[in-house]
Amino acid sequence: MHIDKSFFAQHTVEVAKQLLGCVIIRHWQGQEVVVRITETEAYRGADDPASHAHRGITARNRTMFGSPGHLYVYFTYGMHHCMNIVTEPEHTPGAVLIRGAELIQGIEVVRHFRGTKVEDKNLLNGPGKLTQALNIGLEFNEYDLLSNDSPLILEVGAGNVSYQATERIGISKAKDYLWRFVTH
DNA sequence: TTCTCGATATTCT
DNA sequence: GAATATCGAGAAA
Repeated sequence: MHIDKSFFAQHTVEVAKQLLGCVIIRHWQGQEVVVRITETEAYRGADDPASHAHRGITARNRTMFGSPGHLYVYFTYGMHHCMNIVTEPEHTPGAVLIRGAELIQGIEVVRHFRGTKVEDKNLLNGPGKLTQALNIGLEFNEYDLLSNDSPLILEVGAGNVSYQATERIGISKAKDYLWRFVTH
């Protein structure tokens, strides 16, 4: 189902909740991978000390200040990529980190990128694992999800999903923000 | 099952 | 020089 730009232009926390249950479709070399989002985190520059955008615009985070519905991909810890979806109106920084998903279709492609030794439950349960499984790199930074273009498509899920709100993972600031959302 | 630690580029102090 | 929106291997328990 089509997603409107106004969906992404909402408050980042709201988008993070509503992205749960949504489906990512990745086309790679004629094959299709389909995953369902199960874990997200909101990062809002304006009032969030843990956000990359909190101290202003830089070469890395400038996508967060751009158009809602774009992808914000960054390289971290010297070896991993993280995939976010840009939120809030243009010039207002915000993004939702996609932390985890469950596999619906395309195990062959996922195994190709994640390797054969990994257990099934560990294929997509982390932001770095997810980008590796879907072969998402910096070339996807600023990719427009609203274009509904072939390599990467986002579709809404079945509707309301029950979730739990917790502290975000791997941060030291703003630990009291319960801006991580996990499906039950 | 849980803990510790190394890898390693970019950003921050 | 230190920290980081991480992961996986190996050690400890």
